[in-house]
Amino acid sequence: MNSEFLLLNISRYISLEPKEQEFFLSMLQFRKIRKRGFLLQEGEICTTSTFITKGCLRGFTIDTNGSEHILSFAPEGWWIADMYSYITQQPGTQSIEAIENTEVLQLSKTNQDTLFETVPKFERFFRIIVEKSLVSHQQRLIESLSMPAEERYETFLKRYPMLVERLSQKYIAAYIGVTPEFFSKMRTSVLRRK
Amino acid sequence: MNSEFLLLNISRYISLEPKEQEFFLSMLQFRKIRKRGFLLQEGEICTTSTFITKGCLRGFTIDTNGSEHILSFAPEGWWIADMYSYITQQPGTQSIEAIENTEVLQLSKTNQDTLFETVPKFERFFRIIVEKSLVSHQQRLIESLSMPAEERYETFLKRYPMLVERLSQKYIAAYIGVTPEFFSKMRTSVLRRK
DNA sequence: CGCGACGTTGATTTGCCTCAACGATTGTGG
DNA sequence: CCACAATCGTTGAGGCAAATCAACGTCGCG
Repeated sequence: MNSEFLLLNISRYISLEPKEQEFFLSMLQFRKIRKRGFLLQEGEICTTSTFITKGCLRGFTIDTNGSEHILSFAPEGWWIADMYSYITQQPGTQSIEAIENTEVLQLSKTNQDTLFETVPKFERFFRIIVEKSLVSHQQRLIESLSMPAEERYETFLKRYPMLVERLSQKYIAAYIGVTPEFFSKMRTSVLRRK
Repeated sequence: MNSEFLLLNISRYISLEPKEQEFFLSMLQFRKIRKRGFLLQEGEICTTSTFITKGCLRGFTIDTNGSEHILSFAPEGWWIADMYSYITQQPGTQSIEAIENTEVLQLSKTNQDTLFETVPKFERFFRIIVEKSLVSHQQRLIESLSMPAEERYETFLKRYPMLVERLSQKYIAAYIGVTPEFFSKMRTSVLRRK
């Protein structure tokens, strides 16, 4: 069941009484998004945090030239939101789109706030989640500043081997920060070498 | 006084009883670092979170070519740590160095853990701090993927106008992700245009 | 005073982008 | 179920932003 998966996930960081679990689940909303469906569009206010139980989403922005840059992939077991918009409740720059048929559980910002008041343990849970996310973004920033594209690609392959098979090349290119054309050339030259 | 500055800072996010304040302060250690002194060296385990009361630090890594990349500047009122190393308690890749004579208050990881148990409100405080840091790192990642160096420089100028005057050019170059030589050329061409 | 860090400038190289053309695959409406 | 369009990946030619390497002036500091 979907909520079981989420509870299992949470239990790695905090332990909940049955009543707390129940209360938590009552704050969530289940939702399906079909491939190419949007969960959030640039310019909207991000009012929910989303936990993925099935499928995969991507969070991305579009720059002034019209190119897309992917901030995160979110497969099963991950959370996603436009953090800037979510915490400030201002219109954001990210869009979130399904790249497969996807099922999610959503926690609205207002429900999160009451959750924090009612079951303060959740402050810890989300602190830990955000810490991990911060570390991975710092890592990626360093890599984008210090590594050539080919190394960033290899790092990506090692870090998310199970994800790679599910992603089209243009998405990987938009994640590591190169054009699809260059990515294609890079890939063939890596393959030829082996 | 140093701790007053920190308490004022904290009061923007959570409110503390006098006893809680006192307890919190008892967990901190005051420390001075002189210019060019290191608070953390690459390969060490980062055991403390550091709040700056005076001066300025920088957190940076050195890549395989020997070039430095600055992850963050930390002037008065900011926190700094090698988050990866701090939360995993594994050796990290960051170094933290004073770029001015600096005074700080340090909270050790173990003290932070007891603080979380004793005054759970601090979970919230640090969650909020980490959230803000995450947002700014996401922002920077997008910028490094989508903007040319000159735009990144202008964004930096607008975002941290008061910091710029205190930093040597090579540090700004290492932050926005270009070589000092290119930064110099870029800067003169920007100036000439005005 | 003299040395080492810093910033500047120029010549050359290179990693990656842009644009354009072309199959192959996917999807969609008739 | 087919036909056509749209999307995707590939390849090539040419261009540009930024790196590299080297030389030089300046300044702060031991």
